[in-house]
Amino acid sequence: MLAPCIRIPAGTVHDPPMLEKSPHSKVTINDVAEKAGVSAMTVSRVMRNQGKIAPETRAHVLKVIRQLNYEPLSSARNLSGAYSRTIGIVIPYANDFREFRHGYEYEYALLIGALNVCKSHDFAVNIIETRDSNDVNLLVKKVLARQIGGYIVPAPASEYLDLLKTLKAHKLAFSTISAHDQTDSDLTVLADERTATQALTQKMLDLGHRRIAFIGGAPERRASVERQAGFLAAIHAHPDRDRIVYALHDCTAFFDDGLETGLRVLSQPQSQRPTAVQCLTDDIAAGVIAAAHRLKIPMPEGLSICGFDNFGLARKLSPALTTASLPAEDMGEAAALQVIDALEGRARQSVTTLPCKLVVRESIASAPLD
Amino acid sequence: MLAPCIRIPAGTVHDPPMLEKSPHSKVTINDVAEKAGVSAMTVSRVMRNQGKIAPETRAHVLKVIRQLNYEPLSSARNLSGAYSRTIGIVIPYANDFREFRHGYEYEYALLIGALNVCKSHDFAVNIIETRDSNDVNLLVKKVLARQIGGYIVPAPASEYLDLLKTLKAHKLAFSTISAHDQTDSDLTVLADERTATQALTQKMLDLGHRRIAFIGGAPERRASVERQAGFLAAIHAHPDRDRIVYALHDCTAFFDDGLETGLRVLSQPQSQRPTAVQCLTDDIAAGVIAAAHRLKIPMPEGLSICGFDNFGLARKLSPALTTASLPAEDMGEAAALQVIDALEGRARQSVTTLPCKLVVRESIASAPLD
DNA sequence: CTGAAAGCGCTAACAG
DNA sequence: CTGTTAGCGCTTTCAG
Repeated sequence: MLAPCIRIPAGTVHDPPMLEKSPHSKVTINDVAEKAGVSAMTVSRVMRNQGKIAPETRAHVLKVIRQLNYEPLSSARNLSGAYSRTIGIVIPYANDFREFRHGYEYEYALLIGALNVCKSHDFAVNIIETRDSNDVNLLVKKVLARQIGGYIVPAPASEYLDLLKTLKAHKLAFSTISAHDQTDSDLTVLADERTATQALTQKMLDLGHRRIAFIGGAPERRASVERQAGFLAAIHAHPDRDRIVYALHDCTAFFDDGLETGLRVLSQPQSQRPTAVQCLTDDIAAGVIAAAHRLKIPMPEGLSICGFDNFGLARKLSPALTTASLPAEDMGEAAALQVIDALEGRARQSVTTLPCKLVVRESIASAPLD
Repeated sequence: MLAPCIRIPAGTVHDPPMLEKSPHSKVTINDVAEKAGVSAMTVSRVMRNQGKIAPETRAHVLKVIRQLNYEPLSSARNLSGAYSRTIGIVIPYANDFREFRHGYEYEYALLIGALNVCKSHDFAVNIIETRDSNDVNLLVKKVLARQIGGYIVPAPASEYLDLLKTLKAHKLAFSTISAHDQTDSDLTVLADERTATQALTQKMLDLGHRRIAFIGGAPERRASVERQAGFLAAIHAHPDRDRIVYALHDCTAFFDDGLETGLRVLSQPQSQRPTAVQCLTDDIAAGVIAAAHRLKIPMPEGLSICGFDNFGLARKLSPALTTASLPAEDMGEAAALQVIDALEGRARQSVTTLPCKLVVRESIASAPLD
């Protein structure tokens, strides 16, 4: 996909803008100190809001910093400081994705969030690719060597107990995202996937659907557990619950498996076939939609479908998919914030839970009359 | 979408693996020097393959390095070295993407490639978000301050002439990806999008299509120009060219615009309506597919469609989309390699052109008989 | 071919 | 509340 153009101000194409003043703008902390008539240490303290500084001194230093456009050099800070101002985000080995290209949207969204927060706190983000448990040692080593200050550990890595236990044993700062079991991490970010899934199911029930399938769910994943629980909760809470027929179908979180499972589920005689299919992920839903097209089942009249995640895919499917948004960017932000707070000694424990919004599109409709 | 699980070796869940030896494994260059009986300087030279070292000394130092599992600390290198071992990849301001979530796959694929190469050369990658021309100064400043060594500048930033001119004027190391105009950069990575598009069109013609529309194309983008040129080349080279009816429809590279344009193009009377639509991007193709579904045009029997890019989306559409793969990961690798070579004084000029593979799926078929 | 000295820019630890 | 003194781990520069 072509990315959108950067806005180009008209008429400047032939004048490459020049830098403000000095040819090599490497303003150091000493330049600031000298110009402000204080010691470098005072400047350092002002930069980091640390220790007690007289308000006037502080204001003056701040002014000089702005005048000189001073920015501390992260390498120097990392080298001398107690911890590295770089946060690692632990992501599965990307080359595994490469062959199939099944989508990097979850990862990139997390990254954007983390980047956002880190930028404003003057931290950097490093992607740490993880292949298996042996990499845990590497993670620890990077912190001890002050290569990395702390980690963001999103699912699926956050489901890896060894990893969490080891990080914890070494007292590293790390925040898990969507961890299956949070007992091993003091900092955690979660999405309320259960409530959103329940609302989605509720919507199906409101539309009159009484034969509903739920497709998805490796049980070792928090997302699977929570989303399935939401589905069941909606059904069990319904006054009509005894007349609702539902089925749970296991499959991985991906398209191909969704297609296969979809074909199996939808090939049943029409009187038994579900009129609504709720999927663990949009990827699975895309597979089910493909299956329905292949079986010439009209959507949404003959079959309602919904998914979960709402990355780029959902609205590009036909019919456009009803789903719930996983707020991955916000989750990345929250996790980065937790790690930074921990490193700077501001908080030792914290759980952030974010809501998931419903996104209703054309893939659902009233249940067909039998 | 749920990411795939990291492989968890069985039976290790309750034994968090411990680090090899020392509690704080920060092996420094001095540790290596001492153990090897040489000076730190010699170790440094061995690490960087620089200067002339006696083969024996070299081998011995290398052995000790491996024994101690020594890894140089990037912050220290950046601080003392002539350039920073961090490469910046210039990407549009991600929060612009956030509202629409139209997909981050191109960016992430580039990133993966860059990461791959950087890791093996012991460089880091930093994402540099760019909003507009003012950020150019920031880019230059970061290099002068040794925050960043050099840049990868992929489209769309590589279409921004001011940016390129400024980087060049400051003699920074940077490699453009898919630049519209390469005169301002000595290092460039391109994909042969023209040939692939031509092959795609050829395929349509071979299938008997004689009324073909090409949808897409902001002319300031290299991808637009090259892909459209490929389309026209195929038609003009065809023996039947005088009986081929084609149309070029402009639109942005995205889904919504593709849908709108698709509706317009396909709403024509059937005798005039194209039997094949070739799209600038898979995103546009998804829009056209949605339009065709809405107009109840059967695919591929009544309409053949193809796109370009082959990220996650293409195979998840119904019908699965025929397209060409933009080798974004490879392009990211190639660009990173060029920048690293330039920084290390190995090459001053270089153009790498990568092929795009065709991916035939179910969205194309023989032209319907009129 | 190898080494010694000096310092990159910043902050910890300790003094005032 | 502020300053001084030492480095962090590596590479540059200049001598052997």
